[in-house]
Amino acid sequence: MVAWGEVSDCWIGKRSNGGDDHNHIGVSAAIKMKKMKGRRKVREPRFCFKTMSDIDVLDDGYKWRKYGQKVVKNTQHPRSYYRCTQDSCRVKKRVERLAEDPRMVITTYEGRHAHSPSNELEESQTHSELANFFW
DNA sequence: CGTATTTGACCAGCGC
DNA sequence: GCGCTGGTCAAATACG
Repeated sequence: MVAWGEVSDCWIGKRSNGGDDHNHIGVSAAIKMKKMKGRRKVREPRFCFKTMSDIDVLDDGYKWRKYGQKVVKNTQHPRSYYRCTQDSCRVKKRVERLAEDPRMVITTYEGRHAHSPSNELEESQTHSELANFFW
């Protein structure tokens, strides 16, 4: 259904190239999260997937609830913040639209799912072997 | 009625 | 020392 296979590129954690615009993004986020709850100081793996989709809400098999929207200075478009509405799934998803490519969105997954992606999407299964390495 | 969604305000670390 | 950005949460609202 969704074009999950259109992943142009993916990287883990923050990039230190120092050439892109979105580099310090999440810097304060990690710190904030640490001090905010006082726990969970562990650095959760951040998976950024650049997906070429017209829709920002890519159903990966989970349900997401928008908990905030903020516009970034480097971006002319607002960023959307989603949270997993699952039972024991506190995974967070960050969706940012590219200014140069409005049809392209960067989906950043933070944290790991507490349950299996028992989705009905068979295509995910195909990528499972690949994604399994990261997930 | 319940849930999801929306907007605004607040807070805190980092930079200058 | 002050300002700025980014992120989260809260409350209110809308829709199913």
